[in-house]
Amino acid sequence: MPTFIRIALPVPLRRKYDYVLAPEQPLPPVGSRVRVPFGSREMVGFVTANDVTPEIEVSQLREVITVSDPAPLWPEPLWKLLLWAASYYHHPLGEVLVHAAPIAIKQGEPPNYTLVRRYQLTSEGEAAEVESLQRAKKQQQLFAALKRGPMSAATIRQHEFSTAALKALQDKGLVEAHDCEPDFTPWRGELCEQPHALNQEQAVAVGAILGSVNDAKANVWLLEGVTGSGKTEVYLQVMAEVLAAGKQVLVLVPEIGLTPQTVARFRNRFQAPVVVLHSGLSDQERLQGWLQARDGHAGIVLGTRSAIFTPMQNLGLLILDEEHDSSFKQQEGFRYNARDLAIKRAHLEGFGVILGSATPSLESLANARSKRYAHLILGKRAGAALPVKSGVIDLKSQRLHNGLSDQLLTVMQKHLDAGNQVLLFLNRRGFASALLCHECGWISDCHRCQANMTVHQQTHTLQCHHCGAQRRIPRQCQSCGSTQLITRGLGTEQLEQAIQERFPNYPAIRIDRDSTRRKGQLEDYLEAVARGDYRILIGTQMLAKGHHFPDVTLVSLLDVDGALFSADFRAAERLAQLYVQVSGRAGRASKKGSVLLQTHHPEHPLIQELIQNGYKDFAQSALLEREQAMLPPYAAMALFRAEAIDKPAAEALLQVISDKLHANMHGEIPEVTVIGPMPAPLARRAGRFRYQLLLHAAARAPLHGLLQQCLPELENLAEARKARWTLDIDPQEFI
DNA sequence: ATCTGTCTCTTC
DNA sequence: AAGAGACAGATG
Repeated sequence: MPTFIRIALPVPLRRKYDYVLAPEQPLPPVGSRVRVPFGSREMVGFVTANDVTPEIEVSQLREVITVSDPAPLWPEPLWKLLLWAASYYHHPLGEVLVHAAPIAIKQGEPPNYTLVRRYQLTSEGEAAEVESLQRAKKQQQLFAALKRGPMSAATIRQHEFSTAALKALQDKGLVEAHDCEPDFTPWRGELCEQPHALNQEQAVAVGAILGSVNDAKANVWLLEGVTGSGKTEVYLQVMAEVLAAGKQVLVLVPEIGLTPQTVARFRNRFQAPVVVLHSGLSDQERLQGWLQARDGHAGIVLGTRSAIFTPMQNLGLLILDEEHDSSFKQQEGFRYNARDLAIKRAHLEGFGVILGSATPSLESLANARSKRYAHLILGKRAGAALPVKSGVIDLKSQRLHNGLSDQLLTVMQKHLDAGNQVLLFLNRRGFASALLCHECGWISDCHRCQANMTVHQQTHTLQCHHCGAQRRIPRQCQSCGSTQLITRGLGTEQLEQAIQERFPNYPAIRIDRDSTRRKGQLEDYLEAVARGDYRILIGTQMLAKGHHFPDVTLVSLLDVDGALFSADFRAAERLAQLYVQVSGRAGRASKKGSVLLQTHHPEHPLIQELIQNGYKDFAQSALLEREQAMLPPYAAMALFRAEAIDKPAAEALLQVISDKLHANMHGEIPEVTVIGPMPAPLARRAGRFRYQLLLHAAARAPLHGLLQQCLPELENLAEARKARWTLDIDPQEFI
């Protein structure tokens, strides 16, 4: 009797496939890979069961080509998490698995350690004196280091020794390279530097977490710490205890937070090896890091969203920094939320989680309020830095000079004359948001999207920020031929020009995606700002997070009206977070910072709450609002999106899905409400029409039950030939 | 008649 | 997703 196995393949199909195992092939365990024929090609699939009764005629089954792994790729609890994620997000398991593994695994590479290139002195090198290289300083430094012992290529890179110097030493016959087996010396929890002294709040937080962090339970601490309150030192001191107990730590940070400085803080403090999973790694490097984490050779693993799937032999603590950050939610394909998966993983594996933020998400605050998370607060800026002073400028019937009110200009002048820096925040890159005809009203719209094209004067182009289309700025109106073209909507390029004219004696710098396109340019600008080369900083979202500017004493958000009346119920929360994060960029102990907000709606309750009482009170009233309106976190949502070249096809597809959902709803009172189909906020993008269908329920269970029931039916709808649908569970952005 | 891009169907 | 086959217009 032959053996039949069931596998998940990395294709967008929520179906499993059965194969025959040849008698001489070893039985692949669940969670291992096999190479199989699939249609006319070969694929690597993941075994989900290895002793099944086939669902179809045995004669139609094909044979496994090779069994790739003798053992499962993932430890048992992480495998369970991956299965859970596929079912919770209703995403095909095969795609979830390839997403969770390094690319080398998807390609069928064996999960093996590669040889490490190690450099050591030749006998000639042993004999030579360090002083003999007096005339080549770089070579001398490296040579001196190698005198202390051999070094791997990675270590040499890490210490920033020159590769040219290495080459030179090899050419001189002083140094030679060997490829050897990696040698992982067991690590211990010892420190390389003294921990910093804690203030009282930090000490309380550290004490509270240490009380149960090593209990192997899924305790969650929401660490709410204002900017500069020393959250990181709390992390480091808790980590020290976990590492000392011989357990590993996983640290997740937002995409932009993974900088060399962040990595350095961990490397400087701990002896335990740190593995960093960043986008710049090669496929092999990523696999090596993954293996070191899995086998316990790494003490600390640091990465962004997808690092939540890193297997770890003995995980004792997970830290998710800036937990409110939207980059923890994947916005395409497998749309998972790393923060939510972190909590689920903690329950499956039994470890503690610290969620850190200056502006916690309303979801996490609700969990803290219901006592599912412990809430720890760091309210004081370390080093006695003063809290910032907030103010609102009412723009109603004020004269604006390129988006700046008289009042703001006066305050700016004062801060600049006092020798300080000013940060202007405008979340709109380019010169102007649209070009329009003064005579006939024609607007520079994108041919492929329902959106205006942005004017970029620097490159003399109109650009669509949604599909990337570009064309030259026309001289004449495309509709009536008039040459009277005017711009609408202030962008950072124009603001920079205007500011430079207004304050010719104070150099200004614009920092946005356009001005920092070249690699390393952002770092160069930030250094120049720190040196004081620039006095006025103009920036987009980019400047809101991560970077601190101690000499900035005035921050202004120039235009926040868009967020106040947005169709997206999360817009207010995001504005409040942005406001607090931007305020946190400014000031230090000796210099009090101010934040000024320009708006046409100073009486708006959100603005009032935020300015007068701060984030905490804002969050409280926002939560109340969400509860009354039955919105998340007090309700569950899922969103179907459909896209098609043909407009009716997209709408029709969602209509059929809506009908199927209704047909599967039982009971007197429908527990799930289906809203739509309705056009998506950007109704056409890159030539495709977009519709959406929103599912709303008071609780997750009925919503998921309904989806579970309906999805197999939705898999091969005739209507899905001309249009494509996707499903987003717990959608973050309704775009 | 043959080439070539686009649409549709199938994958154990 | 991605390869194969079907189909349709255009090509000297």
